[in-house]
Amino acid sequence: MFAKRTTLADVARMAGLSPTAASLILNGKPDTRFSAEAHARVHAAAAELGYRPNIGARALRTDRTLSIAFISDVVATTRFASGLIQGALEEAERAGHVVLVMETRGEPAREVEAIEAVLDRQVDGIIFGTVRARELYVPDLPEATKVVMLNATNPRHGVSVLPDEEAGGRAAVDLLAAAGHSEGIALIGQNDEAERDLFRSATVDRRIRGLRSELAQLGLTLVAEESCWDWEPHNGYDLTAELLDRRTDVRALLCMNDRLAFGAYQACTERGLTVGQDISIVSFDNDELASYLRPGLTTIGLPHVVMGREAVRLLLSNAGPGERLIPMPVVERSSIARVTPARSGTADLATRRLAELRAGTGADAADA
Amino acid sequence: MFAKRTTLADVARMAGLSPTAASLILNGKPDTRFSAEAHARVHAAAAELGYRPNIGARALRTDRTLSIAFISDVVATTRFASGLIQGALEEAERAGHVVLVMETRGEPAREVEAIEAVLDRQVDGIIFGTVRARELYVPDLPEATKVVMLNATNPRHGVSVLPDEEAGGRAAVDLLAAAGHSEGIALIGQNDEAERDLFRSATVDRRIRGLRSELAQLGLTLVAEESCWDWEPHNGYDLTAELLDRRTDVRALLCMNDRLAFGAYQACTERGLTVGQDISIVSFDNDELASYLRPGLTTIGLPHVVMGREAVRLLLSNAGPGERLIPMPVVERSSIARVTPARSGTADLATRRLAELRAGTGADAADA
DNA sequence: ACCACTTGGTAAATGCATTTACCAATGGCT
DNA sequence: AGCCATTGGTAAATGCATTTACCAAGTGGT
Repeated sequence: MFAKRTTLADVARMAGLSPTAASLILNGKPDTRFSAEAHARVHAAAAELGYRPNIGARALRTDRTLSIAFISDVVATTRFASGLIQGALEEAERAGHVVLVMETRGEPAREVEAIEAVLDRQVDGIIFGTVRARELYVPDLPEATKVVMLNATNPRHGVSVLPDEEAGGRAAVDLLAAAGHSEGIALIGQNDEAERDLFRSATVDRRIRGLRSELAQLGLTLVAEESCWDWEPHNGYDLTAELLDRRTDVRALLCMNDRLAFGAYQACTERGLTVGQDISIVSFDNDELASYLRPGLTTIGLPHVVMGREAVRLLLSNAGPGERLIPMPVVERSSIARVTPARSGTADLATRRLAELRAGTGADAADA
Repeated sequence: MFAKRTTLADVARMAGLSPTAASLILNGKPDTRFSAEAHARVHAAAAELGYRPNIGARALRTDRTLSIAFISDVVATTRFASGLIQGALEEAERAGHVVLVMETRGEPAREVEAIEAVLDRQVDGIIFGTVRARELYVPDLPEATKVVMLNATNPRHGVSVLPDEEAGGRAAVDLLAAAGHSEGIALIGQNDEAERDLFRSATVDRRIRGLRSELAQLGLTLVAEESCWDWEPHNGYDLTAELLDRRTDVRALLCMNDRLAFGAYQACTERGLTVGQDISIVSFDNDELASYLRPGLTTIGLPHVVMGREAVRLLLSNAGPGERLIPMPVVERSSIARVTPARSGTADLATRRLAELRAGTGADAADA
């Protein structure tokens, strides 16, 4: 279409002014006294020629590229990573920034390479993301580099964005208790005894803490805790099948994630139990899966998109260090049965606490 | 850690040579007669100082940024988009390039903005991707811009990468026929009569063409074709439930995607039919879902990752125009029942044709 | 002794936008 | 008339790497 990009010099020439004038005017610098005439001529010329500044050239002087890097261990495996990226993309767009995405597959060598590659391109900041929230190793960086940890923490880089798992854990329990469950609640995927020295992830620890403390607050106990390392559907199936065959008093399942819940559904169905009627299930993540199940799975969602947005916002606003906890939306579908409570006081209390959690955090609107 | 990046001038100074010498030597220019001494000193200095060229500055003269853009309608909704991105990232990494990811949400205005944003940053090329393969509108571009269409086509930009849906459609039919099915095969999700004037997507059309032509080749016919616009689990459930209640001779379901198949599983199970025994199901996509189901779903996979890789390879190799068809892997799990064939000749033929498809394309290894 | 190469380099221009330092002309004031 | 401020600009330096044009010293041949 057109042979070469127009440069600032072209605009200046057409406007009959110096490049200095053109630059100053187009960038709207204050305290620079050019005539209204000059302003008009420069803007007209720029529009006429379709002038767009060469960002690389500009960066040479300003050290700002309007580009940020998103370095993640994994981008495609789960919808979680994509959600983080999507949120980051949205917010970056709003701020006129562009996002350079890198995948490290968790390999430290690859991480070093990724960092160098983006530093070579003078990015304005780096977001380090992980799928399994954890303390992430980050190599030395020039100290001026702005960094935000997304779903991760790092002692040297204090700004991090995490889901509010503690509140999420509480909400899951409240959901069950508010529906009248006070007995026969089992945990699928975790057992403190068995996993004493096992580090899963920083956020899962908080999820469990919230969950247990809420059980304690409400005076409830678990009838079983089934532990497994991987949280895949077949694990959920095996654990649930075994549990249901072993005892008959199970009325509600707290699953550590939706994939486990998916397996649990299958085990229940096979045993003639209808989820949402004969047995309740609540879990975490709000995977795509959760909406496919019948009845729909009630779950505490991971607010990926909001987290991604928030990370970019923090990065570009030079926020001070600290953890930003993003509320987890409670997504109610139909997997929780309403039962007549053994102790209705508990159910009422749970209902109140749940309402507080939701109001306090605006959790429902959080991941639109 | 360190105050400022080292520049080429720093390296030159430390080596006691001119920046010219340093540049020429570090870039390994041929026919430039510097002493072995000089080479050694420059390399030593560069290593000592940890010199890395400023890519933006370099681009000013070379017009190459070692960056490419990936502009897609959607990035997070499906694993499909993430797979494309992952493949692109992998191949770009190998080539020392970095990927700038943009999402347009299918809005033309946003697409124009995205293109301008990446052009402002002098990318070496652009990949336009879509989730629903279709002819994609692309605004005018400077004619030197290199473009590859990924899962999309465009009359002005001839290079495109698509899944080989025609072969995929054939394979699905062969799979069923080879297992002995020759009667009672139903199609879930599509009906030519009902959808005569409906454009779904370029690739789905090919999928159906392959499927029908293979049925014809083998002398098979369908007992039913159930149409619906969305291919979500609940559609699969409704269609299958209604079909099974209507007729009792259905033995195999060809589902247009895995989500439909997921719904179909539920309908079958509810009716006491065990998938992989009483009824066979085969579908398309190889969603995460497919491996979660019990029994595992046999499906013709979408080779996202390979497609993403291929797109970058084509972009960077200045390939001539044309469609690159990427083989779809046939992923055999356990949803197809082996039945004694009514006509064993047909089953043998299907087996041979399937083997040819797989051998000819290397489809199995295609999406590792 | 002189010319023609070869060897081993360097100075300076270039790409593009930003920014600092400076300048000419005009008007106002005393 | 002389001086200062203001108005409305511009020239040139800058950031960094690449690249073209050029040069000085040495070598070999005659």
